[in-house]
This record gives sequence, C-alpha cells and structure tokens, in this order.
Amino acid sequence: MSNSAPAFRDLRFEDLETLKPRERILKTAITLFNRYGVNTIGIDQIIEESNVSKRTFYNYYPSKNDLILSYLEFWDEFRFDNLAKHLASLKVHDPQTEILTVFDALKDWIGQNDFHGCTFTRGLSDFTSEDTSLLLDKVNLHFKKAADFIGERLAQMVKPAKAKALLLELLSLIVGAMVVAHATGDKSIATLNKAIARSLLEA
Amino acid sequence: MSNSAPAFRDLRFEDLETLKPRERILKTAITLFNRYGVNTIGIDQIIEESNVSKRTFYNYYPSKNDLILSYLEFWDEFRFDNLAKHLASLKVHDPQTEILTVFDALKDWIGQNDFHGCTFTRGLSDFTSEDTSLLLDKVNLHFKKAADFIGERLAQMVKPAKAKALLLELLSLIVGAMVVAHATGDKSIATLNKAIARSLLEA
DNA sequence: GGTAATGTAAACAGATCTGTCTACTTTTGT
DNA sequence: ACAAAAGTAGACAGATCTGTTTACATTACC
Repeated sequence: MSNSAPAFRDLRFEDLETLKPRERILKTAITLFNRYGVNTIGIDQIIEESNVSKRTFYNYYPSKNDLILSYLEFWDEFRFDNLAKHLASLKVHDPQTEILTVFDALKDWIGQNDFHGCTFTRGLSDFTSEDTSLLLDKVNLHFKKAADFIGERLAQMVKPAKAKALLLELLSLIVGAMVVAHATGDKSIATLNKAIARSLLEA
Repeated sequence: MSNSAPAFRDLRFEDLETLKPRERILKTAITLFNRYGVNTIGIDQIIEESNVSKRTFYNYYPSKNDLILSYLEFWDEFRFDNLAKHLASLKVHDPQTEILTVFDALKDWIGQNDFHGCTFTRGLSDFTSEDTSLLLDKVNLHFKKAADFIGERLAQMVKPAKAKALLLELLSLIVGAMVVAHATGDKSIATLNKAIARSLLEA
C-alpha cells in the first residue's frame, strides 16, 4: 500500500471515458465497492468495467488493498470537504450550530443516488483480518476525526462529564440515521435526528 | 438451503465437546462469523475448529448458505427470546414500558462477551449478491419483526403521523447504539439511548 | 452380535481470485 | 520523427474456496 490518492474531485459525477485510467479505476471501484462491498468484488471485474488492462491496473494500484485504501481516502475526503462546505455557508459559528451542521452534511451523504450504507460502518466489519489492519486503521481514523470535530465543540459548551455522554449520543444519532436510511430507504431520518440532537444540546 | 435450525438453546455458553456434531458446527460458526464475518470465514476453517469431518458438515448443512441461514435464525431467535424474557418480568404492561424494554434487551446483546456489532446490520451489506438473496430476506424479516413490535405499540399511543416518525427515531436509537458500542467499545450508549427514547415517547 | 446409521480422513474436481509476465500497440514529449 | 512512456490483450502461476467422492472406522440399536 504505497500510492497516494489522486487530488480530490467529485469522481462520482464524472464521465468514465473522460477520465484517465487511474481515476477511471477508482470511480469504478467506488461504484462497485459501495454497492456490493469490497469482499465480493474482484479485481477482474473492476478491470473489465473500467476498460483498463490488468497491467495498467497493477501499475497504479500494486495490490487490491491499495485500491481499497484509496477508496476509503476518497470518501473520507469527500465527507469532510462536504462538511466544510456547509460550515463555510453558515452565518453564525457557535459550537452548537456547527455540530448541527453535521446533520446537514449527513443528509447529503444519505441522499446521494446509490446510497448503500456507510462505507466506514461497513468497514468495521469488513476489515477484521491481519492483512487489512491498515484499512481498519483508516476506518477508525475517520471515526476519530468525526468524534474530534464534535468533541472539540462540546468542550466549549458543557462540562466534561456531560460532554462524554453527549458525544456518544450524537455519534449514535449520526450512524443510526445512516443505518436506518439504508435499511428502510426512508431518508427523513436525517432531519428527525437533527431535531433530536438540537434538543439534546439545548437541554 | 433446506435444514431447519436446532431447537433453541444458548449454544454460546455450551462446551464444544459436549455438543453433537450439528450444534458443534453451528456454535463454531456463531463464534467465527461474529468475529470475522461470513465472507472471510471458509468452510474448511469451521470444519477444523468444530472437529468434524467434511462429510459430516455437508450432511447437516448442504451448503455454506444453509449454515449462514441457521446462524441468522439462531440470532433472530435468541434476540426475540431475550426480549420476551424481559417482557415477562415486567410488572406493568403499557405500550411505552414495553417499547423501552427493547433497550434493556439491547443492553444484554451489546454487553455479551465477544460483541462484534449487529449481525443483521452487517448482513445488510454482506448479502448483496444473487445467491444470497434468501439470506437478505432473513435479515429484512428480522428488522420487520422489530419494527412491527414497536409499531404496534406506538399505534396504541399516538396518532399515525407521529407514529411513523417515532418508529424511525426509535429504530435509529437501537441500531445507533449497536454501531457506537461496536466502534467505541463504550457500552453505556444503551442506557443513554433508552433515556432519549423515553423522553421522545413522553413528549 | 450384526446391521444400518453416522462418523473420520483426505484426495479430488472445478471455480475463482490475486498477482506476474510476455508480446505487442499506442500515445506523448521533445 | 523517434524514443520513452504508457497502454492493451491475455496467458499463466499459485493460492483458496466450495462441494463431491472414495475408503474405512465407529457407534447405536434391535
């Protein structure tokens, strides 16, 4: 696992044939991994659907795990960039408002066409073997970044003991929304949970 | 996929060598599937760790999917039996109390040694191919049973429009607790979310 | 005690998967 | 224009996985 991810761009909406091989491979992986999971999708299928030769594939991604790593990096980057965009459009910047903005970003994430559950929640279960420990690290890092973002703002609002409970509750509202949206197809849960989060923060 | 599950017993705490081959296989599968997932665990590994010959394995479980099905049935049965046990010990039986009891059962489930996330939440992602559609059906049936249990009681408490939102919120609190407990290792989330559920139901 | 059921051990077939390698073609930069 | 870089096509090795089969041993039961 050695390659760095390509500069961020929204590969999801880019035409396959206009992309260079490397990004064409990644875009195909994003689609297939999201839909069927990293374990059931083989290299051969990604190679075929991205119209690339096997040699070219292994030139850019020396192993399948490298590709999965880039896939995780893509979504991590995408999600935090999206959050940053929402934050930038805020008029006020108090901690509570910023925390609640996470639920607006969440709404985008859930609402994307072809949403098949949270990549990172899934990763908690997918990367349990020794040769995927680096991938599990990436997953945990993503959760840590999210927890830190919220935790830092809670620290400005409430006492530490209260902050600890609130952090767990907020994380639960976030991932709960994703799983419920995935399982039921009902996307209103993001808005419902934002309201619950607000009432918790104002209590 | 043809075999029926063995009569319910808590195989999780039963000694391997005291069990008959069929249940020895299932117990091994429960342990390994929970920890590493159904996709990364092979038949050969289950056969070896359950001290059974390949022939015997295929005698009881004609295919790997049969075993996974029994595994799902085991947990479905276990969870609803556990809920029933909690319900039986209630003094009062109003709808709200019964709904909140789900969080007590959830606490047991999360608190089990070797908890590695929700079997059924994971199944939503694991069973995405054509030859696992029956397994996905089982997963969805489990969620439907849970949703029905809560939904029937909500119908006695609030108006339909309110019930729809409450159902999603409660399901989110349940699965959110499981994922957060899995990701962080902090099991207090079950109790925290029960309190949130209570305040939602009393609003 | 003898027969049928149930078990062990392990070779084998066939499919699939990751990753390597060879031979050839196209693109690109200067 | 021409050399280097990047690409295609695809055979192949080696590992792994599911499921079958053969040959033999043990257990259970009437």
